[in-house]
Amino acid sequence: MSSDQQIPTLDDVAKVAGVSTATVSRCLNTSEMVSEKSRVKVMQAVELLGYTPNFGARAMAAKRTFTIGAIIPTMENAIFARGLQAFQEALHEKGYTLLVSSTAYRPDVEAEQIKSLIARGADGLLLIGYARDQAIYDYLDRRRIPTLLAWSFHAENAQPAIGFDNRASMHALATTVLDMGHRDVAVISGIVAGNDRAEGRLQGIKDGFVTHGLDPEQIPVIETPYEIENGANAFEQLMQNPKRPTVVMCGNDVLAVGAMQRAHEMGLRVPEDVSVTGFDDIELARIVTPQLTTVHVPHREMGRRAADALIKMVEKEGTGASIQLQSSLRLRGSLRALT
Amino acid sequence: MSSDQQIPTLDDVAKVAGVSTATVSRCLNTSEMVSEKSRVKVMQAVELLGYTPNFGARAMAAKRTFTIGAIIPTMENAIFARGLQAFQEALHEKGYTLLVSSTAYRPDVEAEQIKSLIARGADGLLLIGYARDQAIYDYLDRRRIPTLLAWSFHAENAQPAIGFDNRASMHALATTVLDMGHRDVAVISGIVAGNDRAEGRLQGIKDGFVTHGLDPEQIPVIETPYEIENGANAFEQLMQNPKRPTVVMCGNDVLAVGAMQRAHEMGLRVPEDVSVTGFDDIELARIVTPQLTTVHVPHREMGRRAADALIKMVEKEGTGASIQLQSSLRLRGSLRALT
DNA sequence: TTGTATGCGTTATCAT
DNA sequence: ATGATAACGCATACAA
Repeated sequence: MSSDQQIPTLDDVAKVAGVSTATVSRCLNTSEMVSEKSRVKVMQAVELLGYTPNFGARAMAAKRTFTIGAIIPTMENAIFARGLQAFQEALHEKGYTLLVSSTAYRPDVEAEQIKSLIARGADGLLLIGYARDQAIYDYLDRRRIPTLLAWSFHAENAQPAIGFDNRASMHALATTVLDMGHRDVAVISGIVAGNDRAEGRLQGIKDGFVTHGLDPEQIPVIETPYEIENGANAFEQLMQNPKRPTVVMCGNDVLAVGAMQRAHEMGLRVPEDVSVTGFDDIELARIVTPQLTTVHVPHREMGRRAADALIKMVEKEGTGASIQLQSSLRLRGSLRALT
Repeated sequence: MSSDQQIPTLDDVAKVAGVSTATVSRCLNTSEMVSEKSRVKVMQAVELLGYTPNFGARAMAAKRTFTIGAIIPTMENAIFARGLQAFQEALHEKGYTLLVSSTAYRPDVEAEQIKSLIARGADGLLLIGYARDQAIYDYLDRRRIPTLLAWSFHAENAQPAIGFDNRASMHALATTVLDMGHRDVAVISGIVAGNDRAEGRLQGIKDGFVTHGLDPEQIPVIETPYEIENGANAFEQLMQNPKRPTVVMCGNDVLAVGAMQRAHEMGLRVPEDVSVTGFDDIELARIVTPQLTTVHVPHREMGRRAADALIKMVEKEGTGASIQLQSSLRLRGSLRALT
């Protein structure tokens, strides 16, 4: 019983199978170019030794990894979870592996993660939104790394993207809210700087005011990171306002749930005393009581189609068209019309 | 303007800096062994070229990657999110990168992921729970991959692990429930096969019955995967029972929230008509109305200490002690005493 | 402190 | 169909 077992390599397999390393390699990659006889011998040797190809070596030699990298702002809440899940499933079906990392909404971390994923040999990248330094786009361009942006869509931008129009979506919701008679609207927004989704959503609300001939400058807005607790605190602060809002529109569902929670703690009833709206339609939106009025985003479709689009970009160069998806309103119990 | 930019390598940096590749390499790794002068030249060249070391090549040459792999059953719900987040933060502080993949609770997928992470050069592995084929442990042993198990702890098992006693924790909760006068207890459990946490939790409830001199065999139990919708369906099914339960104990918070949701839809009040309990104390537990009675698990502490322990195992061989953590009850509105 | 040379485990080219 | 062998990009032992 030697205790000095080594990790088996292609060489080991070749020796055991009695063929050359080239044959073993072919057997594992392009098995149709190998005789039945050799294939059997090789497979037996692979099985016997428990051989697994060294990824780094393979990447270096083949200059392909069948790995796609995705960088999202956060894994902590469920905003990106469903879409990413669909993305990964679709990639897996086509033989690709997904590597995910998160940035905590920090641009410098994102830049670092991009380099790291490229160093790891990612064949393509999925990033969230448009807003980032031009230097990053240049870097990706120089290295010819196919990159697809997701969760956002602007026709005027050149980068290939798949997503929806955050601004127009929120505009639609704001219009509904105003049509219901609300005038005292307060907003809990995500941090707008460096986040075109958050910015678009906030703008969408202002658009609604303009459409209704109201002054968007008078809307009380609190910007805060996407966390339940932050939504709660922002809500409490907004309710101190002498002109108490009749509705609090939130930049996403997480903030909205925080707002509802604090309302409950403050003894305020939703929607009788104050209405609340969200954005994203994550699972949470239907768990809270009352259920949350929000903007539904086709996360799974987005993830699935992002995978298809990105693989196409990786496999045939020159491709890379943008895809616009449609969002839709989900009117639920947390929003009521003013009588 | 040549459009044929290449990815810069160590060689390129060396040429631009006017030194050898060895000096560049040293400068990037053990910079204290390089003269001030060379260092400056090298760093300028690195900056100029936008050089990033090729990960695969580095791994192959150094036989170290400073990468830790973690394989969890699912990313879809928040069960593992917080602990993993703490794990990754602690790793990052010590210069390690975390690679995560999930298995959808399928053992064959886990085996595949383990191989994949090792092929990618993971220096160490974090796995969830004990229950897996002995062949996998042998495989890890042969390859000398330091492996730490988490989310579970059994003193009698030899593998290094960090976690808590699922069975004893649930036993404590069951005792509380029975002390409150409940006798008609129904259970919604996770799938027990191949999941020692789910199994321990279910056993813990039975232990509570035994302790109280009751027959554990008469408990209605439904096993179902951890998803909200499944919890809801199981709840509905359990309530069909002629001897309607006064409390539904769930294997985790996700199932419990599903149960509460369906109760609401069925017009049943929690806890007046039926009590509900969970396990894990994820964020969700305090979002639902009423708040969920559950078992609190020190996720963040577990993640942080798992990182420390695993790094120690990677850096000094021969280490690898197990760590037991304590859970605690969180009694909230979803459970009430029977009058 | 620095440079030279070797090896890491694969794939791919080129013969055979 | 198969086998040598040359890359791939980096770290390191050894020499200087």
